[in-house]
Amino acid sequence: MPVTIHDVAQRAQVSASTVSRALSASHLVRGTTRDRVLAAAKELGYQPNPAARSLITGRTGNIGIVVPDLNNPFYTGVLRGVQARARQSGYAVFFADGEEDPAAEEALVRAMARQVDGVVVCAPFASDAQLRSLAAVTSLTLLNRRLRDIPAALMDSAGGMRQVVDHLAALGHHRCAYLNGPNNAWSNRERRRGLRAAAARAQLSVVEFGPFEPKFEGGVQAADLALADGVTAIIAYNDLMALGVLSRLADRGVAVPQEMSVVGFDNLLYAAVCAPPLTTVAMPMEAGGRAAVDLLLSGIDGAGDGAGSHRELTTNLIVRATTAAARSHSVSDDPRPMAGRGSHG
Amino acid sequence: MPVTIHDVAQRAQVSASTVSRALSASHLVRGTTRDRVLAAAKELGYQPNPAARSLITGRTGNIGIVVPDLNNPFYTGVLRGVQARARQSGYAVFFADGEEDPAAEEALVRAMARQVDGVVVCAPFASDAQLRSLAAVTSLTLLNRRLRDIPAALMDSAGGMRQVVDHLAALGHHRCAYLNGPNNAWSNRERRRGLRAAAARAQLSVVEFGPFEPKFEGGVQAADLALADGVTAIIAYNDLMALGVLSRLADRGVAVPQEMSVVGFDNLLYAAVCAPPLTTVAMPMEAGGRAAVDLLLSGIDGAGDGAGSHRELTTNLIVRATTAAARSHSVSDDPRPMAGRGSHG
DNA sequence: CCGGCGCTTGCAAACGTTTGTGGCAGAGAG
DNA sequence: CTCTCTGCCACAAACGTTTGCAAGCGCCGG
Repeated sequence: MPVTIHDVAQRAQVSASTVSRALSASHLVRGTTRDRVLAAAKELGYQPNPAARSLITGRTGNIGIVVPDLNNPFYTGVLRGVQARARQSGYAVFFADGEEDPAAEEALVRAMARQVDGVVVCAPFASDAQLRSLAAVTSLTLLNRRLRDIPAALMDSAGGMRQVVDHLAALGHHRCAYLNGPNNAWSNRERRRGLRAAAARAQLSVVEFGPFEPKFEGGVQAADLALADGVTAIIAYNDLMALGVLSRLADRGVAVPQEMSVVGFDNLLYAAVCAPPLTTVAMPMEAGGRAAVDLLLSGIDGAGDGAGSHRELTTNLIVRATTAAARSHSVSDDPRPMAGRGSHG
Repeated sequence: MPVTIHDVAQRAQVSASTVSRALSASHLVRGTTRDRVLAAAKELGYQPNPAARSLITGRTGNIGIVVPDLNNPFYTGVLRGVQARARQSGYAVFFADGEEDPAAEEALVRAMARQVDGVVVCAPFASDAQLRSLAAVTSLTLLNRRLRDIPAALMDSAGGMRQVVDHLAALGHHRCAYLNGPNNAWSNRERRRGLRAAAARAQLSVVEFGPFEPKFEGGVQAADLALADGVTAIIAYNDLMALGVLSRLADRGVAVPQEMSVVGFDNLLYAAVCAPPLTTVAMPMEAGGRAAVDLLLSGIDGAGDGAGSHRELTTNLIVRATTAAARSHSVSDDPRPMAGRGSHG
């Protein structure tokens, strides 16, 4: 039923191979015949059969992406970037949600392997060994995970954390809490690493909690712990957790930012529009997705040098309304009578 | 390099066709040889080449989905449902973001058409004619768009709106605003239709504004208009807009729900966790995605009767903290000279 | 005038799988 | 014992495309 290359060939009075060449390696056919072929193809609405093409070329024109949790807007951001960049190069994208399960991640990549030219694995939970074994079965690019000999797009979480620390120190904070995300998340390890280094330099003492689920509920849970410790600032692993913290603090009548500063990571839409607007580190989500596809494609089309190429993306602290000067550290002389909910700014 | 069916055949001492049958129509081969083949396939780690298979069968084992805006968590919800249900039946899913552009939607579906067995188009912006022409090129299923002869999963927006109206009427509201989403969105038309019918019955007068962009900013913009009209309740097209309304009302010092009730649609995560938690109509996002794939697959695998099958999903009002009894109606004794936007009868 | 070269094109093989057809063997019936 | 039928399997064609190879042809230089 669908129109094949032979239909076009017949209409253009040439052989199928000429049609094929006219459509791909156009410099191999004479100008006039090429025009004839193109016209015929257009009139018939010819669309090459990707299965047949891929069978012989060994390439599919598809890439895959697997993310840990589609409910987190961070990943939908990189998804947008991935899809836009892929489309720009004529690639279609397979998508799958690993649901934060290493085994599922691996299974999904393996299932995709036969029909894609490569897959970008986003902030994977899988182990190094699992990832390496996956790299053997298809071309791999990582996002926010560093592994020797596997290309990756990396967001500078440590640098973002340094900015956070400088910001808090400048506001006179001396003791803050860090709410850990998942331990096996590279981003969390980077943030912690950056935090420790910068905090030591800035003479900021840090107490860590967690790990917690990197979600709203995790933040709610963590808030009470941090509050009990008497810190003046809370740095959450990501915005979702920070929003949970904000919500819990409001419930407990702790005024933000007067009594407690809060900062998150990611710069989700909701960080900008919640009350009060959240101070956070902007992660380049779409740019990260595009960069990952860049690397993947250059590893596929290109000379294949890219085995060890990593791309770093910068991050920026965005100061909004949840950070302020540390309260003159007299926790005791503040009676704090009010139990109301945090007011809108 | 990858292992083919012939490698398996050689190892199992049978022909390639026997391997093929052993793996698919297993009842056509003797038990002992089948076991031998299966063992050989397993030892070699054989994975059939989907391109070759699809070339001969004409089926791909893939489906596609195109959504209007990946930044809206509503669509990521249905994406999850789609992917889960597809995976359950062994289908992989292509994904694309139409970016609310009818032309892009159509182009994306056409691009997918050759490599999928069907595509679910999510709340499409494309015209009826465009959709029909797409249905000719591949198997189509719609989500939240009703069109004769094209299967669809539909969420009962009108029913949800009826619940909203009953709720507001019971709280003593007499005049409310509806903030329209995009005019060409079926969901918006349904919500408006349900609203008009229910409002007439409940003696609730309604003033409409918009259409607005179905996003946070649209809600911010709309809030001022509704406020100027003196309504006691605002029904937003979706939660994103409702959150924008909430934010703007807070900025303007209007207490919610004491001075103004607000209700949204969708029941996003953020509706539950914002302050105050939003009263909203829960849309079955994942279930909708699953239902759409159900329909699509039954149209593909099944007898193909499904041409006209529509599946309705129920919706439920979730009462939280943004709705309360109407303020003692000062509306009547308040002259309020300002000119509102177009209202209806 | 002839040999060779470059440009253009057709022929045919190949990619890995599914599936229709036919053959062989064994069993059951006459 | 022979005929037929059935179960099991191999052979080969086909799906639509790309690509190596060779052939036709005109042109140029010798």
